[in-house]
Amino acid sequence: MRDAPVPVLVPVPVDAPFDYRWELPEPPRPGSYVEVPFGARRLVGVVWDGPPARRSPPARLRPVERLLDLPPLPRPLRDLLAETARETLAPLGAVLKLVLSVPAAFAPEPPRLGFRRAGDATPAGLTAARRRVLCALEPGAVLPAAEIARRAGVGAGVVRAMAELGLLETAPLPEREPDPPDPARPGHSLSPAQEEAAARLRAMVRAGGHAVALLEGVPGSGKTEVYFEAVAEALAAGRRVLVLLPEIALSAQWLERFARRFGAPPAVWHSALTPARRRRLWRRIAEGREPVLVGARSALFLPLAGLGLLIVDEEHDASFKQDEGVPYDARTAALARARLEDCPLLLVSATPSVESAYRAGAVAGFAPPGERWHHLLLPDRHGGATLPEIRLVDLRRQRPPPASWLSPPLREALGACLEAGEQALLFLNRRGYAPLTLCRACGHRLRCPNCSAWLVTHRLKRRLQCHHCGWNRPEPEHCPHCGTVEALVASGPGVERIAEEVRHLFAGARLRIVTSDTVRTAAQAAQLVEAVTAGGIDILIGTQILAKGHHFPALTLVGVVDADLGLAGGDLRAAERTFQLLYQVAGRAGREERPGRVLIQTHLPEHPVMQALARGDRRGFLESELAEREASGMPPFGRLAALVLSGRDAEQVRREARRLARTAPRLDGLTVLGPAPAPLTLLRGRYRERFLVKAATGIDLPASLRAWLDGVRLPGAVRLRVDVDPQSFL
DNA sequence: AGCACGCCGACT
DNA sequence: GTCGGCGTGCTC
Repeated sequence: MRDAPVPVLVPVPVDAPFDYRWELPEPPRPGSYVEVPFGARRLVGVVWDGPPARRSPPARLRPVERLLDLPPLPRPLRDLLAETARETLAPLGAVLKLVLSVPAAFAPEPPRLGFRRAGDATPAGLTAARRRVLCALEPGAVLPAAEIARRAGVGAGVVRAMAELGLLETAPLPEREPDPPDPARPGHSLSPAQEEAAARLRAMVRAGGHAVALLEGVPGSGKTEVYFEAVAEALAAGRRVLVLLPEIALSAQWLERFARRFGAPPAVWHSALTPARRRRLWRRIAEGREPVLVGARSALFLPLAGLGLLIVDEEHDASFKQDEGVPYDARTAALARARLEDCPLLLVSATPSVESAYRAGAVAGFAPPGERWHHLLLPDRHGGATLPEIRLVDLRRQRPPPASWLSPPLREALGACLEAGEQALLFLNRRGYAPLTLCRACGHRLRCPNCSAWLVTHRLKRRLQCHHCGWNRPEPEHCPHCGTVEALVASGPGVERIAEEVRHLFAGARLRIVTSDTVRTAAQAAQLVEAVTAGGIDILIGTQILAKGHHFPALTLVGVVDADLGLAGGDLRAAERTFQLLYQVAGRAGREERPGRVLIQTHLPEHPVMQALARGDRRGFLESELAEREASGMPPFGRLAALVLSGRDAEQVRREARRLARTAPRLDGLTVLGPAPAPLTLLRGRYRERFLVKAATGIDLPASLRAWLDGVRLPGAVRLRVDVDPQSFL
């Protein structure tokens, strides 16, 4: 094996591995992490499968410099990378980056230092604070500085000063292995329906091998407790478990429930990890030292070996689709990973995606092709809570007074709710004060200079802001177009404006605006939940971040200010999204013994989405939605891809788009629509032209796209983005 | 992705 | 005359 060429995949956006000379004593193994010279850089890559490409004469090959001391990247993950590259049209090396997302994990470990007592004696004449520090440290014990300060109830400065005086000395911190989650602890007591679902999941995990199940249950039906039993089964068998959740659902509440069931927290992977923790956790995962990993989308590509169960909770959530970089869908990729790992996949949701409901055979009249999925339904709320009554308010008949947005019935319900000492939630999926500001004198509308979008007024920040690129400016005093003073008027509502209206209506009510502007960190989210639970808030006014995951026991009224917002525009999934979002919001009401009420304000009460919501008829909605998609050959009865050309010169982009159109494939079952100006024609200063490609079942859409685009050469100023199975059509 | 190499404007 | 802008091209 010495001096033989080996293929090494490196994390750069190139489509194939590079060949290197192997002159290390150990034989090369596919999956091994290695350090290689690459141009002027040194990179960590992965020894790849298959023969070397032999594109360079052997004499020109550069040597692999170092073999890293880690278990190799498992075969199923290598296959997943290849499949993801093939399906998304992303270069294989770019997909590898999803695994090697923590380059620091390969650098030598920075020593973790703490302090211990410099001697056994306690010298006389110490201040009380310093004596407490010594008391907090048993002789010989080494603790991190922050921990010492916490135990002694002193500031970090005291500890530092004592170290400088020689009363404490630095020492490496002992590695202590945290207690693993314990599957043998008694589980939650389950209702008969929950127990039946849990038994089926346990059986699926015990059987091993690849299988897929969709666990569907109304909000509050105890889905999490049910799938914890499947987790316990996998852990008891010595297998590892990966749970994917939307970032927002990775809340303290979920982690507490897990810790209560298993006596220890799981490893958690999310965007807010500090670099040091991220590095440590990546290594622990690669070394096989974490039995359970919970994470957002990106956790799917972590090298957790020996999976016995993969779970995607809130499976319908749009955040599983990555829109930057490699445009993968974690739900689809999870299905591939479970197949390649030969392990069960469990999808969980109160409002499954149309695709998953179809694949699970959960919709009457539609028999899906291919692999048989299990479908488990939890019909009732746990513990006797009832689903809230949902009422539509027809805004054409029940008009709010001028320049206000809450209709008489909603105002009345709010008043009654406050009087009863209960909590209410007003939902409006629009941040800021007003979505549009215009000049009364000349009609000018304030627009973003970089995007085809209005500027949103944020009264709390006194700024106008573009929600697409982040551009912002102070609120102007006069019209930037005609200069008239005090002629600018806010048009339409955002959550801040609803709060203003509520403040006028109910002067004493304690309000809280909840958006991504006001709740940015996990600590802020926890603080919010605590304030609501403690009864310190009467009315929550917020966007979709309020729709998911949280459990507010005393919340009995949900008011949807404008249910029609998401239905505008030509998005394939507009109806599905709106149904899911409003259903989830409605589920916030009446989660304990007090019944909940939901009022949905709409101009379209006869719309199928509104009708299905009012009747609580998820099945009926899925049936009509699937019938429509089948008739038009849309997913899941066909596949779509979006191609977006963008550049700073609008005419050049249009020209290149027309040129690309001339080479479009002509193939039965493949339709190329466009080019046409993309929705949001101008985004972040770039003009965009879009193609939509529609493929009938049986067509290999990625392969057709590859064949089309392989020969295409674009000028550097024009970029092409390909999104196979797009979730958003913006 | 980086990083180098390569051709045109404002500075010692 | 050079320092430096970022446009194209390569990395085994």
